[in-house]
Amino acid sequence: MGISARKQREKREREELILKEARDLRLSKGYLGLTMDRIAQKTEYSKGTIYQHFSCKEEILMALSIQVMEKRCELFHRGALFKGRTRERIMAMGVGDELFARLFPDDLRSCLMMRMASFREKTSLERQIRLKSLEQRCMNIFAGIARDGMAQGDLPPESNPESICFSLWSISFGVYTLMRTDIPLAELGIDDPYQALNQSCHTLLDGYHWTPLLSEWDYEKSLERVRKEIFPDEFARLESE
Amino acid sequence: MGISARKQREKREREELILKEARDLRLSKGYLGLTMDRIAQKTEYSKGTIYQHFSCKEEILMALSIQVMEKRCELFHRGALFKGRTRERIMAMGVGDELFARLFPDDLRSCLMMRMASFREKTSLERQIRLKSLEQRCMNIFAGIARDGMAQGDLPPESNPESICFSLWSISFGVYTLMRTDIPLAELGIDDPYQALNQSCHTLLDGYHWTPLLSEWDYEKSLERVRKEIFPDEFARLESE
DNA sequence: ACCTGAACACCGTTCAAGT
DNA sequence: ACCTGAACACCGTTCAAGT
Repeated sequence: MGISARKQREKREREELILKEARDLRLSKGYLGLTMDRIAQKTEYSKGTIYQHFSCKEEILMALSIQVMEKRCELFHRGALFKGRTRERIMAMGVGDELFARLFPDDLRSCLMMRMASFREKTSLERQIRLKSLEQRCMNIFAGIARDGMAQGDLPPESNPESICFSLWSISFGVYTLMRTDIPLAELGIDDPYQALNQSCHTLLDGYHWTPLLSEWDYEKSLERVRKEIFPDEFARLESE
Repeated sequence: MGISARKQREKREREELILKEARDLRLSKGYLGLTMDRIAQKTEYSKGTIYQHFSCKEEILMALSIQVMEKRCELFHRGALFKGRTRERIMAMGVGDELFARLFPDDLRSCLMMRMASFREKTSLERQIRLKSLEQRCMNIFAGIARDGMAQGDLPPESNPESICFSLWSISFGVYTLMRTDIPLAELGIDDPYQALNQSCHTLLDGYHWTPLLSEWDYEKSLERVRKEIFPDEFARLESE
């Protein structure tokens, strides 16, 4: 029994090593440079062993996407815990998302692949469900705050939390994806896409009448508090780069 | 000289045939099922001949992306020609984009791949520039209307056309991409993502003070006119499906 | 019982041979 | 001059052989 526990731990550790090396490879050589041979070489295991953990290459990419989504979810969650008005808490979630996008820009990109049916189909149902439930969880954190907002009178009672969430989710996803393309946004006249996204989100929230409106509150001050109270380490890390 | 012209025409026709078959294959077998062997078989040309037209597989995907972008651009362009207020013309562009997304949902998805540096890098500089200039052109059509808007007093003079365009572009891109994933939006509480997108765009435009505001104008009636005057064939086709 | 890496199938790419 | 498809390199996947 003791041995079985150790074996299980070793298996988990090996799995993490495989994913770590796969992530590094994807980062340095790009998706097309990520091969099973190289993963085997880097981890110093044989290919057969890799296949005992992951049934195919897409499964590894899927596992990486799940790790990314877990990290993102965690930042969302921490943002949502901010002590303040409901709209401030939404903003704190957005700050968490921006931090994630800034700190791990390549990880977000690697998830794009899993949006394509042709890739997702090759992965295990178990991981598909896992990823879906993480997305669901993000949605639920958001919807929870929206419900609080309605309960506290910050949001009109007839609001639809899901559609508010969907629009913010879409625009964030769009901005972060378009940003990471070769398209030089600067040439197109977009100097600071993060700032543009922040502005757009406030415009949308104002449009949903989520109070206090941008004009009624000092959200710069809120940002300062979020920075200090919720994400001090992440901001420090960002500035040290 | 006459012969050279014919040869050139034949070459172009063959190129189109290759792209057509590639598109069909991608549609029926997915990205992972699109192989050079199958393209050769379907077009009834040898693989060597395919490679005289396209230097690698990614080049074919890139050429498909360019075709998609050309079609999209054309719909944008036609929308922009709508006779009406500047904000109506923006809406008409949005209608064109929605029509495209509805009529060719899989084509949009196939472009996702080209957003990844690892793929784009393998393609010719010529096509990279071509795709970039098409994106630039879409941006310019939009920015032109925004300038008209400012000239006619529909938009505040201090507006930034590029950032308005970027936010609408991002949210459309985000919605259309998220829509085409396995994520069941309906389960997440999003019944009609097109409607949600339309609503969000109006909210953003209201936020930029682009008059007439949603509350000041009957945009349903505008939509009816756009439908009849600009995209009659596309709507007919959509309804016949 | 577990791990290995040779072997296999498949796919992108090239090029010598054919017309 | 142009086209072909066999040949090659590479990569994902499997499995018989080894420990």
